[in-house]
Parts: sequence; C-alpha cells; structure tokens
Amino acid sequence: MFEGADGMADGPKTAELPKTYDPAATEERWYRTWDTSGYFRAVPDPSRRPYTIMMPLPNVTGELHMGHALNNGVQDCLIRWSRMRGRNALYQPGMDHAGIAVHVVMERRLAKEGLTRFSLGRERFLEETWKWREEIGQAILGQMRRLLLSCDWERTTFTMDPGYSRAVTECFIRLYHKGLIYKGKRMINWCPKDETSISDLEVEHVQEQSTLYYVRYPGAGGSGGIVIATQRPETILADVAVAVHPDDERYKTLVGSQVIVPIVNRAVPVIADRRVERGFGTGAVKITPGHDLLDYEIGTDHKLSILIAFDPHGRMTMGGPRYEGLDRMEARQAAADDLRSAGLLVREEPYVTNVGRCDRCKTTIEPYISDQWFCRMKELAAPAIRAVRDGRVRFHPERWTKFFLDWMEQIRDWNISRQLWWGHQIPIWYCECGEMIAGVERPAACPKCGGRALTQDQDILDTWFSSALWPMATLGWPDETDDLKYFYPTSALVTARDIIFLWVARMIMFGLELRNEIPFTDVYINPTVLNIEGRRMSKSLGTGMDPLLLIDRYGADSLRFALLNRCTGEQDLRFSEKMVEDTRNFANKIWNAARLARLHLEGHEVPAGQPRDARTLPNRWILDRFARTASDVTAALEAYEFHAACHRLYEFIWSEFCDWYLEMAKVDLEGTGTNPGAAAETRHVLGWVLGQTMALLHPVMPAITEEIWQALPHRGETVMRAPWPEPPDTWRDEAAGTAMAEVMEIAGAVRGIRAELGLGTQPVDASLHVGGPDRERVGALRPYLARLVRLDPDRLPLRGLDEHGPFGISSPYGRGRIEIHVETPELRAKARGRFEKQLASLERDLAGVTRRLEDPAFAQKAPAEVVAADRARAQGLVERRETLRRYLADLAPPSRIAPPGSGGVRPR
RNA sequence: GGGCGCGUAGCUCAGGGGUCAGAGCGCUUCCUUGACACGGAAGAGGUCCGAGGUUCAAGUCCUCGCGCGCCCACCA
Repeated sequence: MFEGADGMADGPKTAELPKTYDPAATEERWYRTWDTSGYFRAVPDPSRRPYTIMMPLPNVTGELHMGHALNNGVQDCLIRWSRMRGRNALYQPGMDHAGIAVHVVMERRLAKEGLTRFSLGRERFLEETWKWREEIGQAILGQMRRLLLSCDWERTTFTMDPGYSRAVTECFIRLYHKGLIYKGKRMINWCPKDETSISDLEVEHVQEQSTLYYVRYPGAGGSGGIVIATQRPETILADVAVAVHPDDERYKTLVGSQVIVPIVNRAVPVIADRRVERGFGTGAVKITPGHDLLDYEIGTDHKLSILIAFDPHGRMTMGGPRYEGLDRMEARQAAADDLRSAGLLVREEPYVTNVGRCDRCKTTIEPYISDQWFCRMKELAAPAIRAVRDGRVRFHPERWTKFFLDWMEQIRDWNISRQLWWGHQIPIWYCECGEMIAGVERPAACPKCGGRALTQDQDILDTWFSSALWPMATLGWPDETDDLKYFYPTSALVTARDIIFLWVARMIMFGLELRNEIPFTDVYINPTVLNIEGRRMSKSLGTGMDPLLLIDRYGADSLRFALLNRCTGEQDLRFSEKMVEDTRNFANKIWNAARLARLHLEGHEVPAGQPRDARTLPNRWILDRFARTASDVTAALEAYEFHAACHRLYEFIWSEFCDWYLEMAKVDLEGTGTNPGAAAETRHVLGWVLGQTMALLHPVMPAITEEIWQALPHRGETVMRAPWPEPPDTWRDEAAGTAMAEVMEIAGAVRGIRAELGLGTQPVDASLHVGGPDRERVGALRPYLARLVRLDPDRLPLRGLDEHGPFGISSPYGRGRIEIHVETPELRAKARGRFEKQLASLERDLAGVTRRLEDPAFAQKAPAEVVAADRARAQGLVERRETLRRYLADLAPPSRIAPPGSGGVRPR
C-alpha cells in the first residue's frame, strides 16, 4: 500500500517545541548551513541545464531598501525553484561602483569637513572612495545574506575589479575601432554642481513655476525692432540672432535686418527658420546657440557663431563686472532688472515650464557645449529591436515590450564620458604631437612621432557603460571561458522599470554587438514598492522603510512572502508593516501545524516516500488538493505571477490543510475512527503532504520550510535540493471532492445554526437524517462530522429521513437534514429567521436563473453546456427551496412541543 | 503634446465575457477544547468611477468622459 521504506524511524527529535516560531535563530542557523555546505555554488555541468540570474547590481551608495528586498526576493524565488526543478542554478551577486551616485555621496561627506573633491585631489579622493566602498560593500553583502539569498558568493563581482575593468576597456576599444564610439564637441546636459555631463536619461524633467519675459530688441536703424519671449533673460548676453517663421506675415519685412541685443548692445540678424513656432509668445525667438539645443541646431544651420555666457560652475563669464562671476540664477534677476530699467521689458507673465534637473543632485541642468565621447546608438539598437520583436527576449508583463520598443526606435547617441574620477578612465592617450591613441594598455610610445609623453584622457565612462556588460563580464568575457559558454545567455532578468532604458536596453545592445547573443531570454519587471499612502518609498522623502528592521522583527521569510504575495507585476505595491505581521502569523500557523504533525508522527515508523491509494476521505481529499495546488503554484511561477503562487499556497495551507484536513485527520490519528489501518495511513499522508508543501513553499520562505522539512520524514540533505513537487493528474480525485463538499456543507449548517442560536459550547444532541441510498456513505463520515462540529459522536446518531428526534430544529443539506435537539420558542424563532433569510436569498438566485432560462435568445444562442448547467442549477435551487419551505412550516408557530423521547412528532 | 497603468467591501488588493462578485486585514457575536488567541467558529459589509455601445449574457470587450499615478517630449 505504501512505498518508500527508508523514512525516518523515529521522526523528529523529541525536544519540546515552543508554541511560537522563532525566525531569527532558525534563519541564521540554516543560512550558515546552506552556505558552508556549498549549496549556493554553481559550476558548469554539461549534464544539467543551466538557469542563471544576474542580480541587478546594487550601488555602493547606501543600504538596501524595500525595492531591493522585493527584487532580490523574486530572484531568489526563481533561483530556488529552478534549482529544485533540477536546473544548475547560478545566482550571480555583485555591486556597482555607481560613479556619479558615489561622487554625490562622497562630496556630501567631504563638505562636512569643508572639503571638495578638487581640494582633495584625484588620488586622495579615489583612496577615500575605495575605503568607503570596502565599508559599504561589506554592509550590503551582509544585508543580502539576511534576505537569505542563495547567491554563489564566491563569484561576487565589483564593477571596478581588475577583470571587470578589462572587459570595460576591451568593449570601449572594440566599439571605438568599429566607429561606434566617437569624440566631438556637442551640446550635452551639464550639471554645474557635479561638474560633469550626464546623459539624457539622467535628466529628470520637473514642472516648475517660472516667468516668461517679453523683451524688445530695438532695430539697429532706430526702428521699432522686435519683441521676443524668453524664460532665461540671462542668456541674452550670448544671443547671436533673432529667429521668426519664414511664413509669418508679421515679421516678413524684418527678416534680413539687424536688431540690437539688449544689455550687451550687439547687433544681430533676424533670420527665418521653420522650426520657430508662430503661435508661441510673439512668434519671434532669440537664438542662443551656446545655451539651448534648438538654438544650437538653428545656429549651426545658419552658420552663426556660438557665444558662451557661463563657465562650468554656472557662473557668468560675460556682461562685464555687472555680471561676471554671478551665478546664472542671480544673473537672471539682474538681467530682468536691467531690462526693466532700460524700458525694454515689455511684459512679464507667470509661466509653467519643465525644467531639467540632475537626477542625482537635483541641480538645474544647463545645455552646454563641450568636448565629449559619444556612443552611436542607431546601429546598436537595430539588432536589439529585432531580438525583442522576434520574441527572443520577452518582457513580463508583456506591455513593457512596447514601452521598450518605443524608446529604442527614437534612440539618440549616448554621451558616455563623465568629468568625474570614480570609474573607468577612458582608454585613450594623447601625444604631444596631437595624435590620439586607443589601447587596452597604456601605449609605450606614440605610433606617429615616437614620443613618450602620453597623457590619458581624464574623463571616465558613464557607469551604465560598464553595467551594460554585467551578464558577460561576470562570466569572464572577453575570454571565452567555460562559465561564459555554459551560463550565457542567462535566463531571467528581474528589475525595476526605471532602468529599462538605462540598463536593460544597453545590456541587450552590447550583448548582441559584442558576442552576437542576447544576454537573457526573459525580463520580468517587478512592481515599485510604495508606502501605504501610495507614495514612492524613498529615503529622501522620508517614506522609506528599513527591510533589516522588518527582518529583525518578523524574519526574512515573512518579509519575502509579504512582498511576493502582492507582487502582481501589473500594479505597484503599497506596503505596510502590517503585511509582514500578517505573514508572521501565517508562519506561526505553519509552525503549529508542524508541531501537531510531530506530535502524532513521533515514535512511529513513517515512510518518506509518496503515499498511494489512500482510503480515508481526508487523506484522499488532501492528496487531491495538494496535487492541484502544486500544479497551480508551478503554473503561477512559470507565468511570473508570484502573488498567485502565494495566494494558492496560503489558501491550501491555512484553509484546506489546517482548517479541514488536520481537524478530520485527528479522528484517525487518535484512533477514534472506524477505519482500521487509518492511523498509519494518515501518519504517512500527513507527513508526506506537509513535507511536500514545505518544498512548494520553500522558494518563497526558505528557512521555516527547511526547519520543518528536516523534522519530517524525508529523503536527502536539504529541502533546497528536494525535487519540485509535480504530482501527476492521476492524483485528481473528483469523488473525494464531492464527498468533502457534503461534509463541509453539513458542518457549515450545524455551526451556523449553533452560532445563530447562541448555543455556545453547551453540549447538544443532534441527529443526521439521510435516505436509504446515502445512509452508508454519510454514516462513514459521522466521526469526522462530529469532530468538525464538536459534538460527541455518540450524540450524533444516524436516522432515517422520516424519523425525528426530540425537540429538533432541522437544517437541510443536500438530500438529507441535520437536527439539533434543543428547543425553546426563542430558539425556534431564531431558527426561523435564519431559514427565512436563506430562502429569500435563494429566491433571488432562482429568479435570476429562471429569467435567463425563459429567454428564448439564451436557449438559442448560448452554448449548450452553459444552458445545461443553468438548468441543473435551477433544478437544484427548486429542490432546496422545497426543503427550506418544509422546515419553515415545521417551525411555524404555534410550535408543537413534543414530550422528550417521542420521536416522529413531526410529519415529513 | 504623446504614451502606459490604475479606479471592485472601511483599508490593501484578486478576478479580464457565462453560476450568487472573492481574499487578507479591520469590524460584530460567540469560544481559552490537548497544534496554534500570532488561534477557532459564525456574521455584517459592495450603484464593481460615470455615460453610451457590442452581446443571448458585461467588473470583465469597445467608445467617450471624470479622478489618481507613472514615463517620454528641444514651443523659447
């Protein structure tokens, strides 16, 4: 009857288990065991399929936040699940040097001592930053462990490790030689605070209240001139023209004439250009090619000269003593004042505009002309677009595909150089003779003049340039290592949506360009963690929560489940501590179910293998439910529907297993059932199902599941390597489901009546009334039913449908009824109220179905099975209505008080 | 200016044409029985944002509004 003879002979240790689960000690203990046992290691093994996840590398700027907890929780869930499914799972950890982000942190620290990076100098600054990195790096690794991540820590990589740096350099050189990287003077986004250029993606646009100034530029010949509108009067100093639309009748005669730029009194031409919007402002626009992108383009096309009004700190360099040295914002005021007193300020109006800000330090960005390195993107984007279109790279949820493609199709060149120090210096050397030399290593001499006085380009690369290599560089690229050949392309990339362009897109492009292969097959975009008010969790907003604190309080298992339980992918996740507390309660529930199991398994020989041919109803039913659960959970994980997996596990464990199965199983475990051999069978099923359930839950809650799994009959060393439960469809047991539905209905009827009548715990007699054909079946359920409704089995006799007990208040179920044998007029009235309510609700349902069935269009057009189902339903409702009516008639006043013991007073 | 997502019980959210709209929390009543009071049982609670439309059938699909959130964008 049972297979698997190699179970644990004496089951769990006998130590008394506490009533509440202690996550801290358990998590710490198991994590250490897993780590030292090498369970996290992943090495190439051709006999198994790989499954690889590259952790989105956290910045070495601070502590992990809730977003990391969710993101890493998802990944570890996928990794642990895949490992149990027999895949060779690699979870690659590491950290990003995060150039500009770290600069901002370091400068803030230096500022407290009155220093800047410039006063410190490049060498010292880098030394200090390395120290900081060591410190924070250790802290972050410790935090990842607290999350119970099953990373291969021996592979931990930092983006400035020597090997990684070599990959970055190699990539630059290859792209450079292919002409995909070039240097040039272009208009870029300049942050005057960080004193570096940043890419378009690092500028965030914020709506701000501003002023639109209408300024008159007098005609050079003393005529009226022209009025323009500008938000930035300080840039007037660098104006080189005024532009109007060629078809604008208002200004046709002015085109070609000269006007005087106020303040600096310079004569500039009025030009015509189609890019000017006639409807905005006055339809005339000042042209400042040095400080505006559109002006730059117009200026270039019209071969205008370029004037630059401020230096890299954002301080004025034009306008004489009145202006020079002023900050650009101060200069704006000064210019407005000067224009006003000169009588050239025609009008000022409030204006809402979008201002570009540095997403790291929030300083207003200046469009600025500067010598920079760029990466050509159209060529790199084309193959990436194809890969996503073909479905070689798939986004989950699917809608992110369009989001990705829309951006890729209008991609522009990428400014990759930064005027910062912390990062990968650009591998370009300049000779005194003017030659520019690219090389992975420092060249010994200039190939053109032989000179040895070479200086390396001072700029470093955008951090995202190096992160783009993450999936390859961690595996040894540019060398064709065994790791690279085996683990690449990786499986799933799990990340937040805000770095789809910054990171995901660039990994795909670089992967295809450098190795002609996609970096991963699936991209799962996880939700954003919000606080309960729906605001983004952020330290600077004061809305952040510390995951470590929550782990201290409730355990990492609970934190992980709480997050994944709400991880739909479709919707952002409003999070509160209460959710973790609720999950802690769930963990405690599981713990206590396990305590119950141990109590009954202890001292018995219980096989570890899977049970077959269970005979008792609870056992048959729970095996059926488990099989369905396992298949539902697998399907959910395959679809990246973590919330669905969690919901199913929660429902199975709490409702099906604990509330119903365990309560019924107690009957057999305690030997009070009628089924011989039921106790042994139940021990086997109980131990096995609970162990398998722990396996199913393990990817989400690693520690508690290991603790319990170890305490049950099992095979193998760890649940981490237990096979993923995949019960065959043949386990489905429809009959058990039907029988259980009847049990649930009877139990529900009795409990309902009892609660409604306020009987409390007072012992009552009851009887089950069933017709001949159902007698045997229901009779067998009697011990379970008695247990479920907390009645003494001896006081729940089985009787015929036409029999009546004393003082009975009946409740119908299916084709039978149950009577509770107490009676007072008050109780009768209460019972009547209950049944009347049931009847009313039933009538409503019946009316609905009847209306539909009577509609000829429905019968004609709806599928036959839908019609048949409705007919059956209507039939059932009618039968039930009859029963309810009968019992209501029984209860109708005046009540017949029957003497005790005189059965059958009530006619059927 | 374009695009995306969301609006379902007091709260957080499932459900995405076919039974009566679900869960957890919260709330009410009862219960300390030997797994668990971080618990058990029974309940109350919903014009599924609004208006049209498609369909035998609409939280569910379409159109248009309204409200929230996010992303992209060189009208100065």
